[in-house]
Amino acid sequence: MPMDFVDNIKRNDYKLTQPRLKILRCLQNNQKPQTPQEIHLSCRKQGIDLVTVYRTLELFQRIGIVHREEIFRETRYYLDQNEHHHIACRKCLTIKCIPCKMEFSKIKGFSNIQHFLTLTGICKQCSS
Amino acid sequence: MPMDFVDNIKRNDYKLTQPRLKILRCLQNNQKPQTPQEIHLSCRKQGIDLVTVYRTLELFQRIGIVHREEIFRETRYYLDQNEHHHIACRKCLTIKCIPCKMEFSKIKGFSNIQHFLTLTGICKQCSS
DNA sequence: TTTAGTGCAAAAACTTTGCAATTTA
DNA sequence: TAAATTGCAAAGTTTTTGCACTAAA
Repeated sequence: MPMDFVDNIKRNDYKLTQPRLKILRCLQNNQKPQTPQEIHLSCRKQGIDLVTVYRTLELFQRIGIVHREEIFRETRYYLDQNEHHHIACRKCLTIKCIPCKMEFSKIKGFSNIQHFLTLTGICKQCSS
Repeated sequence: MPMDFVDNIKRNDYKLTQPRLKILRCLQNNQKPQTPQEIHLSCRKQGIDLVTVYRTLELFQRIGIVHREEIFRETRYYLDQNEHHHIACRKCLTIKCIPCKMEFSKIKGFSNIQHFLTLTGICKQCSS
């Protein structure tokens, strides 16, 4: 468990609870964006409720631990340790991580810019 | 009503119905991304049902007439005649259009790439 | 006239809220 | 031990589905 995330939670005066740690671990285990349902599926056997998943993801997003992204009409969350984006195949729906090297610091009239990029395409297997 | 959209509908063998034309007009009247509810509000007095709005937006997206974008947890749709993106202020939630000059043709292993970019920031008024 | 599209009602899916019980610091 | 967090139940939203009726080609 990278100290960064745990630190972030404490620094913001939130408690380091078992559900939060377990959900963090689920996100850690799969860097690709997951739906709340998928995350719940991974930790329900540990007694964690779907409502807690929702509340935790909302918190994590608010304090900057996870990013939220809509891919093919589904809301998905992922940890973003090393800044990256995702590209999803429009045929097989596979999602792949790609590094980010983008800069959006110069949009007139706006400061403090954040960007959320979703890419779709056709992957090699599906195009052959 | 630009011929492009009407043509697109016909070319795909869909019927050019009154509801479709009216919803197209709503999108035309406001280039900024709108929620299905907002669109419905603009055309309900013309007897158009929310369900029809949903079905029409789904169709329009499928044949490439509109784009769909999630901004601050709300799903929004917009016509994209001249390619552009949006930046939303995290304080006042105002949305502004900005032209797009991006290229994503060279991601390894994927072809036919489409990109969906959402930007957020703090607008001039809110930062002063 | 035939088939696609619509409105209405209802269902399904997703997300949020309220509150008593539990856990953290 | 006080305050935050959780699970459960229930409510609220959003989106989809079924079907008889209507409108487009």
